Amino acid sequence: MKSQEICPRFEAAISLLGQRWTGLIIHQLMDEPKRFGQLTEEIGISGRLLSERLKNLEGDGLVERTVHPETPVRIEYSLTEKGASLQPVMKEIERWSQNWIESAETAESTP
Amino acid sequence: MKSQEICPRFEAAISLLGQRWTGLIIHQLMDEPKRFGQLTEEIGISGRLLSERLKNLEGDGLVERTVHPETPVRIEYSLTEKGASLQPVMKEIERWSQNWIESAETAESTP
DNA sequence: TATAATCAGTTACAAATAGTAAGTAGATGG
DNA sequence: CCATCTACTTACTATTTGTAACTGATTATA
Repeated sequence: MKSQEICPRFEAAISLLGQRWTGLIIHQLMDEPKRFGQLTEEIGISGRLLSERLKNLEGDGLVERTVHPETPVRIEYSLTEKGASLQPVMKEIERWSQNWIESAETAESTP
Repeated sequence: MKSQEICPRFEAAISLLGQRWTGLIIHQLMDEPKRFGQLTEEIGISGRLLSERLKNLEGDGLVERTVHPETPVRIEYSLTEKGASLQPVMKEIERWSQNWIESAETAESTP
């Protein structure tokens, strides 16, 4: 009668991806490095949260921050190997969403 | 200079999976139907939130609720076809976590 | 020399969501 | 009548998110 335990690695992965914005940030960095302002615009996240998430992702070794000392300063965020290796996960989510999410489900404001 | 827009279907999928507990609940229902109490124990989620999440997942058509009028009543939650079709996503997350999450990262309380 | 603009954040505070613990309802069993 | 079981609710607190204004370094414009 023992309860089926969840693999701690899987749990750790889910607690990464199961946090708001994190999946989208990784997805947007999948193809090319991006800048802070670019990410806020594309994702629609506030600076406060993007900053927080990027710090966490850096801490987890998924994202790398590169400073280009031009004028004005240009800072690029890119995926590390660990981050890039999430591509198959992203691709499967994409595939699933194409097959199972209806366009109606994506609508939000039609007053 | 147009900003790369995110596919609304993908966004919808991420907003499902990118919510706390949702991924774990789906994962735990992948192999077999489960009861409310079983899920709370296995996942470590409170009754309040499990109840809320299950309702949302039912509303999204991912989970089905079946009442067995025995005594005491037995209620089982199972994945619909839509929910079950997330298996490849779950498998990829599992694979990634096996390759990239270190056992140290899963530790939490070592005072 | 002011004034404004750009980028990458930070800060302060209100609103929404999550967590905790106790309570409810319906059906038995003693 | 009281206790037990399962599947939830409710009331309340704590944490997380969202919003909007602000900082600081550097340079362009009036």
